[in-house]
Amino acid sequence: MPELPEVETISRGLAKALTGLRISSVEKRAKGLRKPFPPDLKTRAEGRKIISITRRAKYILMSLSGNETIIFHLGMSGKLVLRQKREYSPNKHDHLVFNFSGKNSPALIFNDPRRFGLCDIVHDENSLLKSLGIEPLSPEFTAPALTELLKNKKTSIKSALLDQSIIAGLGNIYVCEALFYARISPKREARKCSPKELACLVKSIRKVLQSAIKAGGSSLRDYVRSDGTTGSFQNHFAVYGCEGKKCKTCTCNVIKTGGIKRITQGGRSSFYCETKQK
DNA sequence: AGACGTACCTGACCGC
DNA sequence: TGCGGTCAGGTACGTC
Repeated sequence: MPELPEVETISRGLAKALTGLRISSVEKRAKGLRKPFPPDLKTRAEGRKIISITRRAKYILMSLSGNETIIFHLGMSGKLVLRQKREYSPNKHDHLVFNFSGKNSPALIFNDPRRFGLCDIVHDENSLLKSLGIEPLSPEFTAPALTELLKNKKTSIKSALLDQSIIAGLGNIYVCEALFYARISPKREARKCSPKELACLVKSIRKVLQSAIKAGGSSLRDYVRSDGTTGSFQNHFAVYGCEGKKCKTCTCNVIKTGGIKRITQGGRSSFYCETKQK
């Protein structure tokens, strides 16, 4: 499911609704997801106040009083949604429920059908996150920085951009979109991209991510914002999911070219325009 | 070390 | 209607 823009949207929604509230109870409705829920999650979280809710890569960090941090990862199909306590009855795949003090406080529900998500609680928030690469929306993400990161990478540019230890937060959709705007083929060897092309790629990644955040993310199958509404960036895809169609501002003869191509790289679909992306 | 395949899960959709 | 195959926004781990 969610890549950086979706996680950012969810994180902002949760921060607005939950910052300052005190966790009154945590209900486990499953043993765990990708890994077991911490056995002491309840005792460590209950009674704590939410200081802040932020994002790092595709992780949501809920920082609590007492120097505890709850970490969420949504995997492919995870959702964090707010529901009114009085109207809450459990749905299928609701795995965790957080309740908060105060009569009108909502409940926070972690729902995840495919169970690839994760919830952990840590003292040192860096433990799970220390191997993550650069944040693509940070000031440190520059053309020289990206050139340095990719200079020895023999793998495809597509695989390199999906590697969370190089750049943290991109997923299949936004990599396809950014490569289209940078006019680079997903098949290109990463170390063979020129500094000029990488400068363009940095701009494209920033632009795509910022536009997607503005649109509230992309809703395909599972993704909803924490208030249950959907994002709209899926209506602005240039290539993702557009096999056989014209790409944006296309002047090619689609009957002749076959339009946008779909190939498989590392077991995942890549969509690209063979004419524009070299 | 780096690159690649595969496993983890459920659900939606398509063709027969 | 149902069944099997395929695909899906991600990450971790084994193997070469």
